[in-house]
Amino acid sequence: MKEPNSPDSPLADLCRQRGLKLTGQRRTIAFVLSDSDDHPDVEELYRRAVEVDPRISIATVYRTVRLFEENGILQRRDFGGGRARYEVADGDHGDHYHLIDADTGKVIEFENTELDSLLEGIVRQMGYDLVTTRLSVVGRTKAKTRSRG
Amino acid sequence: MKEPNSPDSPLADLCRQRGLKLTGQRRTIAFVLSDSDDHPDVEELYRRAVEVDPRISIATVYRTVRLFEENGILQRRDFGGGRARYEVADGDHGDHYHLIDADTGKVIEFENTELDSLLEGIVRQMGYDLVTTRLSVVGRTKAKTRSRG
DNA sequence: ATTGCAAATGATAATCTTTCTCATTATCAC
DNA sequence: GTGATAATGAGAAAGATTATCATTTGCAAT
Repeated sequence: MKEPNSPDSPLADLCRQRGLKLTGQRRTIAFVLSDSDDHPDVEELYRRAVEVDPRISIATVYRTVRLFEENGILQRRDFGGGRARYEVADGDHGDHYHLIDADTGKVIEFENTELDSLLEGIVRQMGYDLVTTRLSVVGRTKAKTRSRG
Repeated sequence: MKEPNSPDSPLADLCRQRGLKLTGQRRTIAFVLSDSDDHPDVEELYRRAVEVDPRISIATVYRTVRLFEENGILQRRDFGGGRARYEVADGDHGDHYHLIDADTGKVIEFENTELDSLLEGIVRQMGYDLVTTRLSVVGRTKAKTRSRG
C-alpha cells in the first residue's frame, strides 16, 4: 500500500526510532513540527495540525507534545506569557539560545560556542555534569530612540 | 507613635522609594521577602505572610508579587513545576544564575563575571541592550554512580 | 487629629492552561 | 485478517492566576 522508504517527516522517523507507536495524529503533529522553524505553543500547533487533519483533538496535541518532550524529540521553552512553547530538540551539536525583543516579543535564536564551553566549565567546577541549559536574554534594540528611561 | 527612622524591611523601603502606597499587607509581604533567601512560590509566600499577619489574603499576595515585579523589586523565575517562583531582584551588581539539580530539584545560585560580560557582549553584537538574563542550567552530580546512562 | 478620595483588600467567581476520564477507535505483532 | 494493547476525542476536572465588587485603608490636605 505504501513504499518501504518512508515519505514521513524527519520527526516521524525519529518517533519510530524511539519505539513510539506511529499513529496518524502523531505523524501529523511530527510533520507540522518538522515544518516549523519558530516556537509555537500548543494552541498554535493545534491550529496547524488541524489544517492537515481536521479530526485531530487538542488533547492529543497536548499528549503528543509531552510524549515527544519526554523522549528528547522536543524541547519545552518558557518565554513568558503563561503558556509553554515548543521547538525541535537540537541534535548532537551545541545548544542554541534565545534573545527576546523586550518591545516586540520577537524571539531570535543564536549560537555561541564560547558560551557553550563556559557554561560547561562552570557547571563542572561545581561538581555537576551539564544536562540542559535554559537561557534566554531579554534585550532592547539600541536603535530605538528612547527619552532616557 | 513611631520614630522617623523606619524599622521597616529593606524591601518596604524600596517599595516607598518607588512611590508605591505602603499598606500593612505590602509591609508584611516585603518583610517576608526580605527575610527569605530561597525562591518561594506564591503559596509558600502566602504561608509565611499569614504567620506574620493572619488576615492577609492570597489574592493580595498574587497582586503584590505582580506589582513588585513590575517595579523591579522582585524577579519571577520558572524552574518548572508549573508555578512561578520569586526572589528579590539583584541590585546594581551582576545578575546571578541558577543551577538546578536534575535529581533533587535543588536550586543552587551562582555568579560569574565572565559569563556576565560574555552575554552582554553577545547581545550588544546583535544590536541590543541587555535588559534581563534568564539562565538556569540543569545538572547531575558526577558523584552519583550511574550505570552509564 | 479629622476628612475625603483614590487605591488596596478580601472573598470568591471567572479565566486560562494543562491533565485526566472513559468509551470508542486504531496500531502493530502475529 | 485478528486480537491485545495503547491512543484518541470530547468534555470534565484540576491547578494556577486574574478579575469582580463591596468594604476598608493609606495618605495628603485641612
